[in-house]
Amino acid sequence: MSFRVEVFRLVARIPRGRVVTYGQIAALLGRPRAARAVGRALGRAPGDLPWHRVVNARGGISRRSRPSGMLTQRIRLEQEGVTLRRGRVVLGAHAWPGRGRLAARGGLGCDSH
DNA sequence: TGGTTGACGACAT
DNA sequence: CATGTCGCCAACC
Repeated sequence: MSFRVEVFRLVARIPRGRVVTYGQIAALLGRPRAARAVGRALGRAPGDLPWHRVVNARGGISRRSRPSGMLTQRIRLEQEGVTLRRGRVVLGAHAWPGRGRLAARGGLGCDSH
């Protein structure tokens, strides 16, 4: 199984309203330092893959050769109920797997400035 | 075989 | 916080 396909299979499992970082995907696949390769793979992802649920380590939407997709990604995320603060996904509230909703309630003081 | 290319990430400035 | 640098990696040529 090529690395690319493994990435596709994993991304396909990300629940609606949740996001995962390139680095997490790489780590989950047993290659903690292949985050960059993950991004490269997503650039060739099938149209039905929920690629918009993948963001960078800071919760931001990474730049790409064709900027068009960036807007699409932001819109799709918002439509799923993913909250963005100053252009970034609040990872503490939507990161997957684990502790998304819990943090979203404010229990972990993510946005309690 | 060896070099290039990105939807990355950790750090230093 | 906003850049710039550098290391890393799979896929392609």
